[in-house]
Amino acid sequence: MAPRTTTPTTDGPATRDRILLAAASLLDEAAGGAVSTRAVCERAGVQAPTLYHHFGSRQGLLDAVVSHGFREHLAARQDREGGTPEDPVDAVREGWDAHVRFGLDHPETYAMIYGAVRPGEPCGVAREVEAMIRATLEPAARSGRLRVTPAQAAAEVFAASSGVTLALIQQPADGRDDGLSHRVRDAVLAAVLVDGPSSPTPAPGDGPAASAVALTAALDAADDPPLSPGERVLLRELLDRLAGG
Amino acid sequence: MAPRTTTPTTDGPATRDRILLAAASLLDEAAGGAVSTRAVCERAGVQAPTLYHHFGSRQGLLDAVVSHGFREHLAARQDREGGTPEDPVDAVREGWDAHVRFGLDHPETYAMIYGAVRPGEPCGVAREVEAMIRATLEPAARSGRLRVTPAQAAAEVFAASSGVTLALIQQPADGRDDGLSHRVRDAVLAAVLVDGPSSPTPAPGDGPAASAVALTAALDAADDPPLSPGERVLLRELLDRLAGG
DNA sequence: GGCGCTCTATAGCGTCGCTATAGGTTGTAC
DNA sequence: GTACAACCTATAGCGACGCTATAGAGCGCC
Repeated sequence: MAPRTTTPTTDGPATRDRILLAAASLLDEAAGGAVSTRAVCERAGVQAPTLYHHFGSRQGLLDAVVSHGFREHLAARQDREGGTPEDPVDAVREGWDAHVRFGLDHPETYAMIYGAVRPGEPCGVAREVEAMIRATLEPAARSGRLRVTPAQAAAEVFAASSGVTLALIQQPADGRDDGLSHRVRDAVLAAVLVDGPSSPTPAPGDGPAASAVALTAALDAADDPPLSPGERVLLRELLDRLAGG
Repeated sequence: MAPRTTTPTTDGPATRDRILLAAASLLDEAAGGAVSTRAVCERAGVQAPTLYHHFGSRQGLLDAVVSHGFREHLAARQDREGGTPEDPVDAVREGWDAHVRFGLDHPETYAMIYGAVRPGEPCGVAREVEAMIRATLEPAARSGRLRVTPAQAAAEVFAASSGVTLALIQQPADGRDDGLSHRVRDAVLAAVLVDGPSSPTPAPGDGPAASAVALTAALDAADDPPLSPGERVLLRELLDRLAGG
């Protein structure tokens, strides 16, 4: 009998993935604090030095779990639903709901992102999510539905939606305020989007020319745009060029 | 010589407060994870059983620190500024700002609240803060300025403001988006308050900002706008100014 | 005097994150 | 065909952690 002490690299999931999976399942099923490296090693059938060989530290492992889990969640969603809605604003709403749902599906994982916040720069996962939101907002901006820059809007949406998600996670599952997420979502979006389905801004597909015309008109009507006289003249010239005059 | 082994109850701060203070200072000065019960005991000049006698557990101590710190922050604010504004809606805005500022003043403490979130019921501190927000909203409700129940409004305000605070904490201190908090605040309040005669900002008609945003996006999507690279950069700067307000 | 609260003091249990050390097995490169 | 690096096993332990047990001293109160 061959002593089955070592696992050939060809069979089963790679050791790294087994560790990842073990950590993820422990994180999901147990109360947050219970994910010890020892428990992960036992479940993965792996020795401690192996874990540290792959992930460096406990935090490195947890970061990898969160990042991997979120990416999988997004992939699964896209597979299930074929794609994003055609209306860019509906797509933004859809993105908000997906974010909140991920948090409720994996509360321990989600809470862990914010358990490790430090005044310093990181958490990489949060940055990733915010960039994802900004990407969702870009089409809306292109159709003239945004009243602020996509970066600003993304910051607001990210902050508000993660706050809602954390608040919902803290509530007991049976007594959750089901409307909370949508109420805050619509409040934030209302402040970020131009009013109404049809706006004074040009039609979506018209390109820069129409937007330039609209902006020229808006500038003429505005009382005190934050521009110096020289800047005003300069901007006007550029807008005229864009308008194709 | 009397062996100064025990401290009479009459001199110095009470033991409980010394422990609280030691934990608070450790939390503020060190990176979050460094607040061990042993370090707290050493700094407070206290034995381990005493700590557990007063606070039950490490988490109980941390809860007390956060709660006490927040109450002190509020008291200090009220002392500095004479009291809450007479207009109930202004008081709500003031409460939001106080909440966010507390988080930025004590990032480690604030982040800790959310590091301990569990799907189950707790965290006592969060409940306490939400109740505080509800109390602030009560006068506004009494004067007929709320369009939802105070409890609903408090849930929204709590979720959004804590999300904003956590987002700001994660940003590097020098590159913080100063307007983020107020933008989200006004968005949430606008959805929760009846459209009163006194609004925070005088009816922002879409104006040039929305057109500027739309044009920026259209330029990004356009293949070959009739502009030189230099003109493009210049136009972008002007458009950002118009969009940023 | 008895009782309960508060605090000291020592000592220890079980667990944790992490590392040192050593040896076995693999696929690849020279 | 052997040397090599990567990967993994296995054991064993360090220092720190949260928390508790136990015993007793000083104090205020009925």
